[in-house]
Amino acid sequence: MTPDELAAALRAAVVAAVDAGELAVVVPGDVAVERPKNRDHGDYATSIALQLAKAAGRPPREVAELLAARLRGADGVASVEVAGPGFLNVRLAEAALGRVAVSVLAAGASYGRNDALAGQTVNLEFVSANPTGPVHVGSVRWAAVGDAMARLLEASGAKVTREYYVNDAGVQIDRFAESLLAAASGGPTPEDGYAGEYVGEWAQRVLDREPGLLSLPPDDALERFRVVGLQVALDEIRSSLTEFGVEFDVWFSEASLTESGAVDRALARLREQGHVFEADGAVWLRTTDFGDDKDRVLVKSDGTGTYFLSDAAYYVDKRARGFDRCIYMLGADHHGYVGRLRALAACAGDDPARTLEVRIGQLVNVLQAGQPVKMSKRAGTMVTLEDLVGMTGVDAARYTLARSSSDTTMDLDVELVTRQTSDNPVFYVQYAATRAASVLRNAGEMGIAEPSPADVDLSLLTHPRENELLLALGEFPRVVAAAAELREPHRVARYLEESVAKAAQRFWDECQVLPKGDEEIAATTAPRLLLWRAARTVLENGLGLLGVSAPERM
RNA sequence: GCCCCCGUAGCUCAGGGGAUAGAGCGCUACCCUCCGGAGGUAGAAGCGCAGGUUCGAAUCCUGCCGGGGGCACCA
Repeated sequence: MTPDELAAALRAAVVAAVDAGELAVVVPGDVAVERPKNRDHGDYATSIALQLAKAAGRPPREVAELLAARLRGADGVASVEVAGPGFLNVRLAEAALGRVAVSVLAAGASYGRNDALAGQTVNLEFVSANPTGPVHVGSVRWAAVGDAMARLLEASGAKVTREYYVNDAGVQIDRFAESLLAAASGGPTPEDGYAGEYVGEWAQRVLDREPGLLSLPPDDALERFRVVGLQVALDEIRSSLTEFGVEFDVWFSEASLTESGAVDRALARLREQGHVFEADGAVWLRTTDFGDDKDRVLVKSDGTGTYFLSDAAYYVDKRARGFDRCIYMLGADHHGYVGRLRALAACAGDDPARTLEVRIGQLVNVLQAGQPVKMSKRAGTMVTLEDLVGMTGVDAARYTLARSSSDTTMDLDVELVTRQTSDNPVFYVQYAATRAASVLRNAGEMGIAEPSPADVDLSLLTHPRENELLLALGEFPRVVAAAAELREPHRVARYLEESVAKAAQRFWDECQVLPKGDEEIAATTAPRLLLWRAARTVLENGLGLLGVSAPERM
């Protein structure tokens, strides 16, 4: 019996009690069971009676008693007790619990998926670091979290486009081009230019691609450095992200917004909706109509567009490309944008609550052995994505970044993540996955075929450690659904660590599966192998959602 | 001044109104000649402060204190 099946049985009990006139309440839409923290409180518990008591006008324990009486009859339920102020504590029949493993195996790689977002087309924009240098570690958090988010949304049935907004217009690109040119011709770094070591290397790559550049007139050379430098930067960024396991579907050029007419279309759209006005020689958007704290300039009095105009054109373009929902993952330093983006969507005639979602994530402090590392792209003192991956490997980096809530400013100690020991939770989880693999592999080598669920007596799985593991595996679909709905990938990681891997290690410790020496094959061998396969499946699927591998061996 | 995020164990962090607030590291004491010990068991140790809402608050609301980040016709 899975948690969802139990919740359905509980709901049926409430409905039956209402129909029988025992409870005068409206049946709530959400009738949930949860895993109690304390094992003495059964396999599952619910506070539904406490929630209904007030509306029913009856003492909670009384409500609990009458629901318990009805739930006791449900298939797969061994016992229901009323406890404390009115909790229902449910114990499942042993064979019923074993069916969790069957449902895991039946679903296989798709175990944990749901269809809450089926039919939704989502544009997920993340990273979008300026193409003026390598991806640095501050952006890596979004690469890890954003990609995990995309996988989670996909696991809930959404069609997700991963998009990178390339800021290839504006003065920072001019400075970048000037810096490359200066480095290539051996001159000093310009004022406000970029001075990292990479500038020299990238300048050389530009020359490798177009050897005659330095003999061009300065303005022409600068233009080539801008164009080719941008290509070099994007190639670099793309390849380091690819190495990190993050592939973007769309690299969207800011500059293209003007060329494609998207800017004009957006302006027209906003005028149509009646929120554009002119003042002080500039063109404004009246975002204060929708809660922004001040109106925003779209076109400056000198006739050039603002960055906000690009944002507007970009948003309108995304919607025109057919996305139901546009999710922006931004750093805390951009939180000031949220109000105006929302207002912008409203000005364009959308309901921002439906079409726009801005996730603000807090910054990462990078530490080296407890000491903060200051990062500045211009000064060239930074830890890049490639540096980090070089030190930790992709799995450890992605897992570490994805296991914390992005609401929290995170301290990432490079030295700690680098350690390949149990200090590092990713190894704990991966180790559980390799153990599962090794048991299954060893069984094969011993000539013990992997059993099929139909041939296995799951009621033999009665050991407390087996039950614990089964209960943990049963939670996976709900964890995935919650993580997707709340946009909190870290829930998956915590669940893998604290529920699955832990239960699997404990199961390992007490429940021998394969015969040793000249022992006979035990009756428990087949059901336990099945359980290991189920555990392996959940660990693979869960790590997969985080973009982390589940190795066969370590 | 205004806005956003955070404050939970010595450290890094979980904790969607529910029962005795959890994990890893570190610390203390144990277990293993066994399918891979990168394990397991036990222990010490904590919700910034003050109010409020609620049958019930780490969780929701208000104020204060502390830390971080923002408030351009910059990009």
